[in-house]
Amino acid sequence: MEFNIEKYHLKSSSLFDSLSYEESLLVKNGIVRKEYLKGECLFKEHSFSKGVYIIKKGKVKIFQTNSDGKEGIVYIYKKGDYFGYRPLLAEEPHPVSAVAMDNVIVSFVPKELFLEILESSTTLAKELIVNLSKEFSVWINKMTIFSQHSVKDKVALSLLILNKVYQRNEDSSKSVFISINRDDFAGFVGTAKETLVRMLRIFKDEKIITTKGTKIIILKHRVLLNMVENM
Amino acid sequence: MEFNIEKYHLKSSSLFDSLSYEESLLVKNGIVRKEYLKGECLFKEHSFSKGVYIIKKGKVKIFQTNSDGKEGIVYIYKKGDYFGYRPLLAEEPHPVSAVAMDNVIVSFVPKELFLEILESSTTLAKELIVNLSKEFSVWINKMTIFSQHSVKDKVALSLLILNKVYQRNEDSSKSVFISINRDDFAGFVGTAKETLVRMLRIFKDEKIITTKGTKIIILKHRVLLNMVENM
DNA sequence: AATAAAAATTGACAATTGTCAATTTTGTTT
DNA sequence: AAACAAAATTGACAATTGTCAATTTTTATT
Repeated sequence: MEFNIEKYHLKSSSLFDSLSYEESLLVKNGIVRKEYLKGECLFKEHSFSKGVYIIKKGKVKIFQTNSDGKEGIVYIYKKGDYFGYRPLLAEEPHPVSAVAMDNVIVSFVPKELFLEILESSTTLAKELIVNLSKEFSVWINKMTIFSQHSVKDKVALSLLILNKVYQRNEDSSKSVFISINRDDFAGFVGTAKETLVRMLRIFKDEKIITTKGTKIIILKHRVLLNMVENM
Repeated sequence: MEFNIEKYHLKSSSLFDSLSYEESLLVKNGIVRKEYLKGECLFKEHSFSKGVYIIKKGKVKIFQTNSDGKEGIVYIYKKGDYFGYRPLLAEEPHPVSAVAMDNVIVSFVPKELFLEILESSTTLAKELIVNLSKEFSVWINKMTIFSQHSVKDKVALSLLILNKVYQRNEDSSKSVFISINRDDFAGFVGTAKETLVRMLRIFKDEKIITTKGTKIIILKHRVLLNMVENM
């Protein structure tokens, strides 16, 4: 089966592209710029959504904390992605928490404004449906892979996903510095930190990856692809 | 943390409730009744959606098959649930296959009709968004639980979910016959059949469940709830 | 550059889970 | 009810993964 990273990582689409001039003016005036320091919380699990976040800079991890205090990282949003609208539409509390992984800047669209535009716009609802549907597919793919495979396979796939997340621009020729701490990486994979580190060691010994400080660089993309394609 | 089955199992809502009289007439005339025998396929992974399925009778499993031929069961839809609209809206191929787990009757809404109504209706899009958002929450919850816990815990939660799936009516006092074969159950949990069976054996020895033939009956609901709440 | 604190890594071992080959039970058909 | 096929269960063992404690490396601070 042909591997396609887009099965596991959503290409971000801009939220308000299709609005009319009046609507986009409304948005422009109602939007709030917010900054978060590394480690700061955007929202907590079980709280109700106050609005929609559009990332301008930095990365935000979305996770659930279990009773041991371990974080299961569900997704990492990056520049251009938006989130926080789902529980708002479903009128449910957030099923996850959101924390800045580095210094983050977002455009925040308050709930009232967002709903107002959703009400008036004929296109926004559709855009949201499409986005939701696509996110859904990404999830199903990640979920089935992750529920059926060894940690080694999961780490291989996660490396490819994170490579995409940490890629600076569309030009894929430059080497990417995956700058994620081991606790977060382990939470993303769904394994113990020590187990994760051991898998990274194996890949490192096989010269599939290398590290610079604590950052990870993929050397043999092709080998990882092969692993994932055959799993 | 208070356990709530609705975090892991979607309450089905009816799809076309909010339509106008004309619209519902359109639906009524365009809908097709279809029947599938146990084991028959409704659609295959990677194919494109031909329309929306609303289950009238029976259960349908939604799964991905990996390269070993193992099925990762993502969801089990039952009477009243609808599905197949997501890839249709996203204009993507199905990420999963759908197979009848017993003899199934569905109402099938062909793609063209569905899109026509979506275009004209002001409420349907919103209903879909809410439904999608809720399904999403269910998934996130299942996913994080399943990526972080032991097979025993996963089986405990799965039993509670399946209890809901196989419940005949809202009256929860009657005992439910969970009539699922061990391969499917294992696929739902994401473990090997033998491992699943061993966990069931443990629960059986502890008199938490019992079996009648190959069907499973939960005896001590409370014990399972406690397990899940503390995980 | 030296130092301290935090993060990452490794080792040793235990616990969990998967695999393969029997064996038993269940369901179906005659 | 007997006989067969399919499904479920068990046993034995190997492989994978998690835990805890120690050590090393990296990062931040002076």
